[in-house]
Amino acid sequence: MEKIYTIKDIAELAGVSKGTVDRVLHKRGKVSEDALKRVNEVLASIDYQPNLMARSLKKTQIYSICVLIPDSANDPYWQPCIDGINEAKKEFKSFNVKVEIFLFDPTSTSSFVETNKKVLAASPDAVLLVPLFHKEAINAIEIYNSKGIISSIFNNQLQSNAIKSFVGQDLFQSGRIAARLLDLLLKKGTIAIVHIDEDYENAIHMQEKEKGFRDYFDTLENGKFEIKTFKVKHPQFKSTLKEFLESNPAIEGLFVTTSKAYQVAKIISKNPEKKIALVGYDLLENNLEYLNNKTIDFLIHQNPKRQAYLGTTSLIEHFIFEKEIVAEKLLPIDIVNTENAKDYFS
Amino acid sequence: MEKIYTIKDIAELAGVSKGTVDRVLHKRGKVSEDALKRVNEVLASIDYQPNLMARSLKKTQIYSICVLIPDSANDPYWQPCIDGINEAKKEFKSFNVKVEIFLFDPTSTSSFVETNKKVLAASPDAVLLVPLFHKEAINAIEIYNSKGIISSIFNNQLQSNAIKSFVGQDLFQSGRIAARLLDLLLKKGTIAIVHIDEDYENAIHMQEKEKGFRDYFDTLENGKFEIKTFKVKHPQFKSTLKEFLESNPAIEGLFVTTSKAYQVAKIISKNPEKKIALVGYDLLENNLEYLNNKTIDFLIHQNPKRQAYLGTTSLIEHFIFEKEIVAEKLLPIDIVNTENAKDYFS
DNA sequence: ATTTTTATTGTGTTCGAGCACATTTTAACA
DNA sequence: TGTTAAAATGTGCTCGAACACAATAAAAAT
Repeated sequence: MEKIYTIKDIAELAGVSKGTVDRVLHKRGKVSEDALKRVNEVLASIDYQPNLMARSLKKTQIYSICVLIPDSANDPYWQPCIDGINEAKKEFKSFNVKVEIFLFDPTSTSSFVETNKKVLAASPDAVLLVPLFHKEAINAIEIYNSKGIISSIFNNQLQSNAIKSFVGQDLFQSGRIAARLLDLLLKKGTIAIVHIDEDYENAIHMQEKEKGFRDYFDTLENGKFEIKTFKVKHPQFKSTLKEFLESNPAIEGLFVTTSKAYQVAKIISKNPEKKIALVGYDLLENNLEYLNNKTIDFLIHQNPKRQAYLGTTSLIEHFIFEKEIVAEKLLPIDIVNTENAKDYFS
Repeated sequence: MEKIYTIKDIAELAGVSKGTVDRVLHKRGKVSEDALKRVNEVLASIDYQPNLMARSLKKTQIYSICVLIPDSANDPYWQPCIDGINEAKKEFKSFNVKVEIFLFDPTSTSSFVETNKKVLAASPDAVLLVPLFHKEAINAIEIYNSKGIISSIFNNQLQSNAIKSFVGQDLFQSGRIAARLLDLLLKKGTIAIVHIDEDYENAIHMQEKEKGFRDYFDTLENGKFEIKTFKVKHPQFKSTLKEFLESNPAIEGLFVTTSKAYQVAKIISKNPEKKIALVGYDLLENNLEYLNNKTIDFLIHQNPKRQAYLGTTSLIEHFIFEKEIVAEKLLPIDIVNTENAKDYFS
């Protein structure tokens, strides 16, 4: 075990006082050339690691982080995020950080805007948010940036150089994973990509997933598969999907790009003599039900809990430990079947 | 933000000195009933969280943890463990912990015993080990226990109440996952469980995987599958497996219970006109090669890196933060195909 | 040469918990 | 009641970094 040096040690080695060492370390000036040189020589010859305990004990400043996420009352997908954030809070509760959660209605742009106003009024040191609404999110982030507030995002990617960090998944790759699964399940046939319930033009994630999915089959180049796309919004959902399936009897596999696979499962499970392969997203209770009765073959886990956890801890550790914030953290894309589903709830 | 109380605050609230509060908190006795009651009342009315910075700053004791793992020169499976341990070391480098890695030869019982002796001579506060050799591991752990050294294990389960913690996977469930994958791939047919290269009687993990695998098909109760078992040790491996496959032409799927699926892949890839479904374990380079050329359909990831990381951090955090060590931590069992394999290297 | 200004360097206190030691209070005994 | 022992309580220092402030040295101005 190599020796752990303190400021006092360095001071003695350099023949100066600890005050001078401190000034050198923090580049506060007021140090003679001679002393500067001597201290730097010592610093170069040893590996000085400041004692973070002592530092954070002395610093009484409390850092404030605000997290903006959709209210899980509107969509159960978001509940795990709260758990992840609370886990991060718990882990760092004895440090000088305050993490506050702000919920907004994911179906309402104005709710998102209003919540951002509230956050701004709290004037935090950093904001972590789910940028569901593209234009409004960019706008909010630029305001934060102008006030010196750090912005990180998760779940949805967004291009803006005012953003410090993104935590999420590679959605293109995620589409390829679904494609590979259906390739293995079916070997050949017709497959439909099903986009449910969200504004397709605004939802880049669905587009990316589709691109990845098609990319897999394009590079396969064996012509054994035919890929179709089907878009639908909720109200007319049931009847239109039925129609679509009836008019395309060749379809043997479905890839649902949102967390609404259970709605598709509900329909196709009514016709059990014709098993259609089904791959979807997210471990919602509804989805798990159909996974367990084998109507859904695979679910892809986007790990919202871990996304939120990592987004939060990377900000906390930036303030507490002066860790650098990584610009992009892509999480593994977990493949879930009946047997390993429960593993992902811990 | 609720107030953060210090010992001084509590002392003032209870009308005693901080020394008395300290004695109450640490149950050191020498406190009058009256004072004890007053302090406890204050403690009950507030949520006191000791400042861990201050605590660990004061405590100059350096805790020592030794980790015993197989040398990756003998088996590349173990390399990620070193990475995981080093990650833990890095994360906690500014705390008062010393983590030392001891390697042993996984093919040699005496190497394991000798390494344990070395560890014992280092008289650490805790030991984390991979209990490859059942009897010898139990023996070593009991000696550690008698000296007040905490023992945790990972990768292999072991029954002993001298063990504080196990990090690993549910191997039975892991077998079920493989079964479910082959069920989806094949729908029906004959499948063989292949045990390669290890002493079957001693290797509980292979037995557990087989049990889980068979359990899945037993509860399926549709009689669409026939399950066979094939055991082989390395030297005669190639010829005997060929023979086995030739004499069982009905076999359409293979489940390899160790990390040696690439050896099977090598053989069956020579007969490309008959695709045999293949599921194995672990993201070794050799395996990934055959996963990418689609000879292997799925690999199950045992996440050795994370096992080692969590085993190490749980001990570190026990000493630093007085966190309780959870007796059993089961990691998710990750399903890996061509498309998400690289995700699991971060 | 002496005072003033400025640059440089050193000292001492703080953060909160932990623990050794000093001091005070209470109990026990002669 | 006085003396001693035992129990209870309080005080003060330490850990390492940060920073305010005091002290010293060097340079500039008178």
